[in-house]
This record gives sequence, structure tokens and C-alpha cells, in this order.
Amino acid sequence: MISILAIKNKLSLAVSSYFSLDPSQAAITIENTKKDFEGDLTIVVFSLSKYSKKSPEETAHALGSHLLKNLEFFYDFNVVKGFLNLSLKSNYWLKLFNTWIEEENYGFNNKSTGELYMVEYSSPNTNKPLHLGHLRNIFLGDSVVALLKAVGHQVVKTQIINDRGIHICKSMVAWEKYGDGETPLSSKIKGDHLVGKYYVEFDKVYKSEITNMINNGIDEKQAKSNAPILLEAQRMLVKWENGDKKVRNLWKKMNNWVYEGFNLTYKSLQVSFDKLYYESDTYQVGKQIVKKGAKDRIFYQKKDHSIWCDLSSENMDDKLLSRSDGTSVYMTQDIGTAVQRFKDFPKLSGVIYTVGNEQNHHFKVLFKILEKLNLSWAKNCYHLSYGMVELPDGKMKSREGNVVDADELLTSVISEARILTSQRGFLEELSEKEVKEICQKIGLSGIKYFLLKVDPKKKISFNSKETIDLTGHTGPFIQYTFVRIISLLNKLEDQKNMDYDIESVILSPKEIGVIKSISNFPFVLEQSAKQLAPYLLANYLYTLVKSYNSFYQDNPIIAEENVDQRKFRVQLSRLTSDIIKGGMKILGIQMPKRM
RNA sequence: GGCUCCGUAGUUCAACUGGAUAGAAUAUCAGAUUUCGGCUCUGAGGGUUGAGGGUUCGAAUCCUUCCGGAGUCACCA
Repeated sequence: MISILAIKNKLSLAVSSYFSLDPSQAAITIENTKKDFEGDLTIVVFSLSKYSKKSPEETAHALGSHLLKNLEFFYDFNVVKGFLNLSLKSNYWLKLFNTWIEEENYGFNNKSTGELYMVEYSSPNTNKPLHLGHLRNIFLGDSVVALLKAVGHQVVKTQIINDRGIHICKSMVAWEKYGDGETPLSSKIKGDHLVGKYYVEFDKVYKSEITNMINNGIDEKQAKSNAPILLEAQRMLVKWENGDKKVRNLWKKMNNWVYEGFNLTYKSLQVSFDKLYYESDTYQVGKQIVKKGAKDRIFYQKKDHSIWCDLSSENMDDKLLSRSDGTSVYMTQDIGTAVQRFKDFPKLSGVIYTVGNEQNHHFKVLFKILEKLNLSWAKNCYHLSYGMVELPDGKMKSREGNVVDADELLTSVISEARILTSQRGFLEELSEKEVKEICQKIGLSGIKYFLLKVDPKKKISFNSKETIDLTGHTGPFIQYTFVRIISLLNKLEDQKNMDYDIESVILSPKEIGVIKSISNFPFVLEQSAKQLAPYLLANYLYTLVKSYNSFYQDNPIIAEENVDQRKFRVQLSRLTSDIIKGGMKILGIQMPKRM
């Protein structure tokens, strides 16, 4: 069985034996040859020239002729500076290609690794609707899940619902005071949006109260922490934690409004979860752990009864875990949630927290505290941090209503897709339902690809125009290539016997280009999964599509007269479309059959 | 102020984790269709990789000092 890896291994062995090196010790770098140079594999000889005691160039030449003579794979080599470029015989490319088309799921790992991971993502607060920032989180998490599955792991998709705390009390107080009994039903406003409306309302009142107090000679800091409406929210939180019936009922009612709204949004985003955790449950678990930790002297208690974790040994400030009034903080529930998760799934190899980079410090502290609690799995917790999504005029602030709303964005990209497809006229004889489905696929691919193609740790500047673009480095562009291939395959009369004789196929540079690109797919998948980096896959799929389009442009397929050549090109197209489909699926993007 | 992250064509992003002449997209300009979906393809111009110094055969990448931006250091979440 031949494979790229096998060729590289043999090459590596041949190189080390040429220099009489121990193969297990020798660091021989073999890379794919860069596009602008001739060749397929490149050996970097700079570090090897010390063994030959000659210049890198001389060494490379000597090594090149040696390899050409002793290995069957190559037909030529060239040297540029210290780089030895080797050219693989084209029938080896064909042999490689033949093994790929016979694989069940080329690039994917079909056998299970037996490892189980948990990926947490989305995890919104229940006081406002989802916005563009959540979308980045959700798509990132969702595609990391798919990546882990693609390489053979099992995955539990989860979220922690932040249903408790001062934020929801703010919406509740505002609704009670100014809501006049308004419900999603009576107002025809989606539940999450309705609750969000009162969160904004709270902030408005809060701010005007502060201004008034300052005008009456109270200093700003005092005003901020003593504004009447804020005090009201804080009193409500204490009542909530004490189980006050009236407060709990209101809380349940408003949270349910939010869940109904979220579920609609998740549905249109095509994401789902396996297991939900609610902060209102897990903070109790956390509270117990903190209490016990204080008793065991892992944490310490101040005179005012507040409980803290000493982190001076880590060069960090001490962390509050329980307030002096006994109520718990964000960190408390995160400790509880983590413990609960490993209780529920003892076999977890790791938990991945998909959370924005504003919480980098929080997670550093959390993991440290888990370590201090002697939880052996603490080291298996990983924070998948990502940058903020910024608007052209700066950061989004939901309190100020300066956000790109997820629901609105979705409808706008989908309707844009409809305008553009209707101009093209390929969907005319389809039913309304089918057209709608296709436009959803196109619109979603625009926004998903836009958010996923960027390295997670970098911030994204959002540009609504680019998101719905169909050309260039976009999701719809990739979909278009797929649709063209499908349309082509459908035109074939005889699809059954696609075997061809290798000897009668002559590969053009563009065909080799596509094969080379295909050869990278398994490595890209592996890397993306390992680094939890869907953007690597997204960028790869784009380069694959580029090289295919370039091939497609000047090689006839159906009209090709040489039967073997034609069959090869059909297979090349088919495998390319399979990779596009499978790869894009990992990004959460579905392929339309027409567009 | 301490710590962390970021800074690459006008703009949005890459660069196989230290490799070659820093690549795409977009915008602009110039080309390609007796051809399978032209939402395509080919080409041109566009760069002191924020600045300086260092490490070495070799630096956008590592170290260091500045400059600029973001985040965080809460009895907020």
C-alpha cells in the first residue's frame, strides 16, 4: 500500500542512511514544495551540510543524485540554495489517487479512538437575545465538535445556561416596574428579545438615577453602587437565593420566554446540544465545594465570612468564592459545573470551554483552583479562547443596544441569497419550499464561513457587505464549485464503470495540482482537530476549490475523447466534491444541489 | 500601573509553527467563451511584516526595548 506518509518515511530513511545518521535521532525536514518552485517534496539541507562538510548547495546536489538513483519515486530534482526539490513520478500520483478513491471516507478516521471529550459553547446569559458574538462562539464550538468526531473521538456537546445572577434580576426588576404584564404573546415579540428589552430598560433607568444623584452632590462611585434600582435588583438576588416563591416564579416565567426564543434561533442555525447544565443547579454544587474547601483549609475565610482562594503563589490576586452575605459568584458555579461534569462523565479525556478571550484570566484562575482542590482532571480542562467581533464603529455593547442581532442578521443574509439566486434563474422550476431551503444554505454558509475562516484568537471586524458576498474567499463560492461538479456528474450517462488504465492517463500540471491539494486533506483535518482550529480547514477547502476551478477551466471532462483520461477526470471531480461536502459539513455548512 | 493577547498590500485575512522571491480575497486595470453552470479562469500594479536592536546558514514567526490597540486584574457575569 502506497501513501504520502510512506514515501516521506522512505525518503527520510534514505537521507539518514546517506549521511550515516541514526534515523530515530536525525531531524530531517521534508516539506511540500512551495507553489512557485518546481517539484513536489522539498528537503531542507542546511542543517545536513555539517555532515557532508560541503556547502548546502553542493550537499543538496549530491544528495539529489543519490536519491534519484536509489529511490524509485522521483524522476527529477533541482536545487535552489539549500533546498532540494524532488519531483514525484506522475504514475505515483495516480497510484496514490487510486488508493484515495477507494477509501470509505477519505481523510476521516473511521475507527474510534475511544476518547471522550466535552465541548462547551454558546452558554448565553438569559437576559438578552443572541448576537453576532454568540454566533462566532456557536459556530466555533459546533465545528470543533465535528472536527473531534472526524478524527475519531466521541464528543458531548454542552452548554451552561447562565440563568441565575444579578443580570437576570435586572431584567426582572425592570419588567416588574415597567412591563405592565407584557408577554411574548401579547406583544408578539420573540421571548429573548422581550426580556432583552427590559435589560436595556433597566440600564436606562440606572443611568438616569446615577446622573440625578451626581447632580445632587453625591460622588460618582457612591451613586453607581447605591442607585435605587440597582439596590432593588440586589435585594431580588438575595430573595432568589433564599427561594422566595414570588421571585422564583417570575424568574421561571421570564427564563422560559428566553429559552423559547433561543430554541428558535438554534433551530435556524442548525445547532443542537446533547446535555445542558443550569447555573441555578450547579452553583449549589459549587457552594458545597467552597464550604468544604474552607473547612479543609484549601481556602480561607475572612472575618466578614467571605471565602477566598489564596493565589499569591501564582502571582495572581486572591479570588473571592463566597460573598460576605453568603451568596455565590460566577466562579463558584463554574467550579460546581466542572465537578458535576466529571461526575456525570467520568471517562472524559478533556473538557473544552469555548469562551471569549475577555475571560482568559477567569479560566486561568478556575483551572488553578481546580488544581488546588486536588482534582486530577484539572489539567484536562482547556479554554478555547476567541477574539471579539467588532463593528466598523467599535465594540458591541448589548446594554446600549449597539449590537448586530443574530436573528436579524440571519434573515438578512437569507433574503440576500434569495435576491442573488433569483437573478441567476437556476431555481425557477423548484418549489417554494426547495428554494427556501437552498437560500438558507447559501445565507448560512456566508455567515458561518465568514466567522470561521479567521484564526479564533484574532478579533474579527464585521463587515455586513462581505458576509453575503458570493465571490472571493467565501462559503457560497465553495458551494458554487460543488454545485458545478454535481451538475457535471449528473450529465454523465454511464456512471458505473469508472475504472481507468493508469498507463493511458497523462497528467497535466493542473491535474497534479488538484491531486496534490487532495493529498493534504487528511493532514489538514488532523491539524485542525489537534489545534481546535476550524480556520485551517476552511482555508484549505478554499485552496482546494481554487485549484479545482483552475483545472476545470481548461480541461474538458465530458467531452474528453480519451476514455481513461475522461474517467480519471470524473473521479478527480467526484473526490473533490466529496471532500468539499465532508469538509464543509465539519464547518456546519451544507451543500445545495443547485444555486 | 501589573499581567495577557494583537499589530502583515488601501481594506479583510493567509503564511505548513524557524525556511526559498511574504501569499489569497476585495477594489482598480487588462485579457479569456464554437467547452461540462463565467458566481469561472489568466495576468498587472499594490509591502521597510508598527519601529529599533539581538539570537543564526535563515526571522512576519524566538529574545529585548520602545510605539499603538484590545482585554483583564470586581463582594459583575
